[in-house]
Amino acid sequence: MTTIKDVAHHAEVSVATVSRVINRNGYVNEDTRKKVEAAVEELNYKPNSVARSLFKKQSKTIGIIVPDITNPYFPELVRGVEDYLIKKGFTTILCNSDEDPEKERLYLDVMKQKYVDGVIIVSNMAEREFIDECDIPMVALDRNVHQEMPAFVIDNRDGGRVATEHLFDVGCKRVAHIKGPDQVINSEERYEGYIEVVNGRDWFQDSFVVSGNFEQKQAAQVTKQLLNKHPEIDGIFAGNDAMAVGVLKAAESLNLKVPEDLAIIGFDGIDLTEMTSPELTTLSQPIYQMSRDAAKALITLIEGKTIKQKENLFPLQLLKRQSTKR
Amino acid sequence: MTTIKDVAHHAEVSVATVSRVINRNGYVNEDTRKKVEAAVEELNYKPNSVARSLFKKQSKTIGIIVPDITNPYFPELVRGVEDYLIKKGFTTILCNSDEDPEKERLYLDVMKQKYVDGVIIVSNMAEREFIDECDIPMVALDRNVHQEMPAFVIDNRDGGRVATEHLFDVGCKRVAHIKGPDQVINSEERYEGYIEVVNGRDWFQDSFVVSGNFEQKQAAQVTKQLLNKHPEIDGIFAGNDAMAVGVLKAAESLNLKVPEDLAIIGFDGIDLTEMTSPELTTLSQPIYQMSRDAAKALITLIEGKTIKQKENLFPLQLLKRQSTKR
DNA sequence: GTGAAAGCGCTAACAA
DNA sequence: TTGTTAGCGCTTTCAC
Repeated sequence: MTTIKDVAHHAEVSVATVSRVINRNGYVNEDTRKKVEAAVEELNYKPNSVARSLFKKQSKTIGIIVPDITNPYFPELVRGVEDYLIKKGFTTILCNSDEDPEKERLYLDVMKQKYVDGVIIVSNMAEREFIDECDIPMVALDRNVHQEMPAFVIDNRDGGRVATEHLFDVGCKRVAHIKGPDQVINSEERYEGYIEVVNGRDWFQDSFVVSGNFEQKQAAQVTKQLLNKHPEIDGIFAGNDAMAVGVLKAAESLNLKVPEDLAIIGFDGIDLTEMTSPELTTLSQPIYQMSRDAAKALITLIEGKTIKQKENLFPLQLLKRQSTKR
Repeated sequence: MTTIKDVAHHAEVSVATVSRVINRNGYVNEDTRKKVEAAVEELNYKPNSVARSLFKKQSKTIGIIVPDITNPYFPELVRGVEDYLIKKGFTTILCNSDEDPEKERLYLDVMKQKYVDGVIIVSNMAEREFIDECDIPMVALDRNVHQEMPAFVIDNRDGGRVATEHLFDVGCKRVAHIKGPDQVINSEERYEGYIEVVNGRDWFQDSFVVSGNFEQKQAAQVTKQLLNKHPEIDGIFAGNDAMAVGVLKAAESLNLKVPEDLAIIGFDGIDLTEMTSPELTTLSQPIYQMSRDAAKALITLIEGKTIKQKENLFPLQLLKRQSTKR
């Protein structure tokens, strides 16, 4: 590895001068600049960013903590962040938390030690106190972490409402809900949106809601039980797309026609929803944009500016497809 | 941020002693060790890994370069790597190359500057010369990069053969192939496996092979054309699972029954294949294991040992599902 | 305009 | 067993 010293020798100047030209700051004579640039070129010199980090106390690296990159909702999120940041000269460290506060803590510690410049976090468990003590620029994505942290999210509750209403709009009479995991705030909010719509209807009872854990398989299982108990159900709002697929599978195995016998709507708008048949109606999030904006905000924070707009709500789009066409 | 100096003051010893206890090397008296540990505890001291990196010339960070994390094949790969490495104290930088050698180069440069300890790369474009000059421990995953680099892969050619044969086994008479992108070596090899089986059969001609670019939509399109041209086709081997879904969609829109009129087999074994209906037969790769082993090998390399076994072949598993059940 | 030198936080000789 | 110190590669005062 060639160092700044090598370049200095080669160009017959001091390291200070070399530093000045590569950072384009401070005065440097045109001629010496050219000499230095030539040396840089010739030796194929690349400044060592570790040394730089040590001095500057920043690393041009950010961390992103997601529950699980294997969950199809997250890759696009991560990609949006990475794409934006690489252009700005930042590199992205990926962390899978499995929704485990312990792991989040661990990762955050590691990142701090590495002088990570900022982190983007998808979490709703993170303890306020710990986050604060981290003292690192941070933005929340997909879920609010706490009031003061800029967040890039959609209105889950509204989404839940819209999804449920859509099912009634296409003629459903009895609409059930497969809820996501209880500890994820988003599931809770989507559920509340559903409740807002169905509450007070004479047929509604708690047993129209079952929990599916955001996974296809379990959703299929609980859906079967649900439909056995309440054969009158003719519409299901699944808390996310993966579960919507599970519902579809369940319908199939019970010989129910979708959408004729059972209409289905998912949530998130991942690609998967176009892969099934019938294709799934879903509420689509502008995932790429959200993550891009989150990354942008993080940079702002890193630059020492502040972000007044704490909660940034993005619009959901109702993608009407075959699973609710009737 | 508290530094080693602070701890030293607090414990009334020298920084060298502190360094010794936190690194558990060199002699240190039991009592002073306790004093130091108490100070560390009290000040909540975490060693600054940037300073450490600068001295040690290694960063406890590795990079992983994949074409696109958004492609459902890669998240699991990345997860396997990340899971293993975090346990070993390494942190993972994610890079999306979009199969672009220019980007690969850029990322590799950045990583070198950051003293990344090693990289795992999914690529077949990387220029040998450039890789060599990188002088960084590297292993290849999913595709061979060059002879000397340890690679963790499956036998694509064999897979192509097995997939094609399976279609004939279930009674297909005319089997076509939707090939992946030409520049990806894996597509090429899977194609060769297919050719091995069909070559020489009287009905076979080049027009039984079309290119689908690993994407669902395009695969659906070319499949329609293919089936219009050759309505006699009763089995299709798709170069990956996403394209198999596309084929399924195409079959549907042409009112062909799967598997009765058209049997379909995919490749890779991503979760997606269980989401469709009928569920897709596919050749499943042990993705998680492969990536884990690749990570393990990278660590070995980083530790300065060498890996004799250059090409590490993993077994494919034929998952027989509804799309070929007849 | 340019260079000498201090220092970022840590490790590892080398002395004591 | 412990401390002193040089140095990892870079940036930035502060003199000249």
